[in-house]
Amino acid sequence: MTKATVPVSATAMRAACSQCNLHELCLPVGMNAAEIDRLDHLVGARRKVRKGQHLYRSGDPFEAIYAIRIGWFKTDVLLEDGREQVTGFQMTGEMLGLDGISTEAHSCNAVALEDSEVCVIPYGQLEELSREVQGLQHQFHKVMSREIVRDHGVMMLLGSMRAEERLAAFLLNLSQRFNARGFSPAEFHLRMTRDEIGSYLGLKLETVSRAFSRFQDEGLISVQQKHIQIIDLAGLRQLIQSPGR
Amino acid sequence: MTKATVPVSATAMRAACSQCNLHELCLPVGMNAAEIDRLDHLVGARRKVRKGQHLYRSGDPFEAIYAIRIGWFKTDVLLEDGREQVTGFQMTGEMLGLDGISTEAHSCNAVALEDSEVCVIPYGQLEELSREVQGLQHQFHKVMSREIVRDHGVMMLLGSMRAEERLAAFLLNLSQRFNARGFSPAEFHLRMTRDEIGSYLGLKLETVSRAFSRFQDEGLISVQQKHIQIIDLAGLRQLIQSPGR
DNA sequence: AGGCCGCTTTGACGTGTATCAAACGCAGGC
DNA sequence: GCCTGCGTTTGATACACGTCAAAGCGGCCT
Repeated sequence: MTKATVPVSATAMRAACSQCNLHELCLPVGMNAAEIDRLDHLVGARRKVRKGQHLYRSGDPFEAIYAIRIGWFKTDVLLEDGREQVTGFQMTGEMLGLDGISTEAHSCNAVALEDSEVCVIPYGQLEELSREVQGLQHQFHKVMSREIVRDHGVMMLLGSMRAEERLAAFLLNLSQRFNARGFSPAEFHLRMTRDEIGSYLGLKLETVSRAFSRFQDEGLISVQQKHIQIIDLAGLRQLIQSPGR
Repeated sequence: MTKATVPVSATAMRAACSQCNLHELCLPVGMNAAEIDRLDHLVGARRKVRKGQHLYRSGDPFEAIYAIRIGWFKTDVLLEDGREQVTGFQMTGEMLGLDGISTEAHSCNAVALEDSEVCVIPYGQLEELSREVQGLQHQFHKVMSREIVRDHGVMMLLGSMRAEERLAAFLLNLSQRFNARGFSPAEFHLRMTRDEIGSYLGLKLETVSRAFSRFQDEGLISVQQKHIQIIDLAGLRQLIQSPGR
């Protein structure tokens, strides 16, 4: 007989950082075995989120941060008039929910782009433990700081780059993140639509589509719907470094 | 006889959070007197930075974060080809340097927009003390999280708004920050040039200038060089909420 | 007090991206 | 297997903002 009170979306199975192959990317970075062991007790249940479902919504009370075990998410903010700005795409080993600390409520939406699973890290307990475990404290600060640095990079994209430069930078960023997780840096599937890419990059979907086509015509990449193959990595890099004109 | 070894840019005078009128904005928020007292011992010297000088540069080793006591700064990131993206304008009571935690080196430049003064908060000691003082730990996390939320707002600006909406949002943001510090929310001096505003908003200086002129023609604000007076606050707010078309 | 230089304003024109529109193709359901 | 619908591609056209240029203004240094 299983526990009837467990919500459908959460498994009773506890997460175990010490067993998780995301060690090298996630919170445990830089921690020793004993410290990770303490982290194991902190990380609560895992939670499955189906494609299209929200992990949290803007305005939800902030209680935990989340580490992605499996899958992909997007975060976005909405304007009153319905305009959407995608603020990021998060993959395996990345953290979600840091925006909530500041006001104790989430300030953006987090939506699964495919069936996904996250580790739930109750925030109060994280603060408590990171007062005792220096390695955890430091890594957590690094994660937050990294998010700030990443955001500055996005500002650079949005504020100073032209459409093709933005898309090239986006592809290179994905490539590098896949690579860091042991996947091919040259061939991958996009989990997001052209519209979502466009929102992230401050472009319309048609512009994104045209840029993809142009890259393909120029032999930089091969595109088949969501399947991307990077053919000329150096060429993409060069695109970013030379101003549009 | 004064200490000859004190660098010109740093005063021997220690900062004293407990004496500082920025209590309500800065790190001490939410801390009790005893806790602030401990913070006093942590905060090192103050450092003066003259207009145009760098507080730190991209690549500098990360050692401390900074709280602005007096003055204004901008932070920016540079592309190889010389393009600049201003990532933020920081004023009294705001924190600088959080970007450095992630890689132990700063990833942007911080430049004083006018003669300024900051409190130097050695980072190692901050982590140490925040392991002991829960209020400090929590407030520090909030400051970092707030920065992330702010950055998302800038992405919204850059990715989804039109020129006049961006400038209106910028002015409203300044207005609110002046107000929070006890200054007039309706009348203030800009510390940055049109070019810097443009870089921040992803626009050219001419576009910024034209938008200012248009706002003035429409009776929303009065502009005389860097002196701004907001005449129709509601009108500015409305501008943001109705899509450009 | 005068002169220089950097910042700003304004105008005319160019262009990158948005908009509108239509056709296509792949995936999922019956 | 065929139909249906959403996401994508591609084309024609529009427009917001960038670019180039010149004049104006103000602050600062001597």
